[in-house]
This record gives sequence, structure tokens and C-alpha cells, in this order.
Amino acid sequence: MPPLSFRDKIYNLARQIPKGKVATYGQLAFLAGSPGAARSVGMCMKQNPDVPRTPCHRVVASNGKLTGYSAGGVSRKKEMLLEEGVTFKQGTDVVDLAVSQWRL
DNA sequence: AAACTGACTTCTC
DNA sequence: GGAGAAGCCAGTT
Repeated sequence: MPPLSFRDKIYNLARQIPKGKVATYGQLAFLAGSPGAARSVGMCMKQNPDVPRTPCHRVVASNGKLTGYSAGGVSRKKEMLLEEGVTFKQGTDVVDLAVSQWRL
């Protein structure tokens, strides 16, 4: 069984994020085995079209700020997270990581 | 094989 | 607290 590429690991990890929680790019990179590869993680997300395969909307920046979203923009992403029960800072596009960050 | 890109992160001003 | 610059990593061309 050949080792999965980082990209595949990221995909798999993103799928493991429970509903109502979010993970940071750095966290996924760390879990994938390469801390610091946050940028690469983001690139992989961008390549992914939409969610059925990888809920990239549950991935946010290290400070909880919502960054891009290939399928609808940050606004859409925020709405989806709110719908899942993720806590946001009032009046901002920042997730309250203290409450909604994915923990192992 | 080399160079460029990018949904990041962290530091400094 | 906000803006700018540098550094890191994997993928794509």
C-alpha cells in the first residue's frame, strides 16, 4: 500500500472533522504529518470543488478567521458553519476557536 | 528538474 | 490593533 499523498491525508482529515467544529490549516497539516504545511493544505482545498468529498468549509485560519472558499466565498462558508452550530465572534467572520475548534 | 504559485503562519513596525 | 515582509510546504506548470 503506497503512502498517501499529503493531499489525500488532508482530504481524509477534513472528513473527520465533526459537525459543529472547525480545524485550522496548521492543525490539519500537523495531523497530516507535516507541521508548517498550512499553505499546501489551503491549496488542496482550493482544488477540491465542493463538499461531498471534503468539507473544506470546516477549515479556517489559525486565528479562526475565515479565508477563501472556492464554492461560494467566505460568506457562504460562514453561513454553513453557523448552520452547523459553530460559534462565531459577533459581527465578524472569525470562529470562536475557544469553543468550536476541533479537538482530538 | 527548476521555477512559480497559493484558501497559511508568525514576526516586526 | 492594523499593515507589511519573510519563511515553509506540497502541488502544478
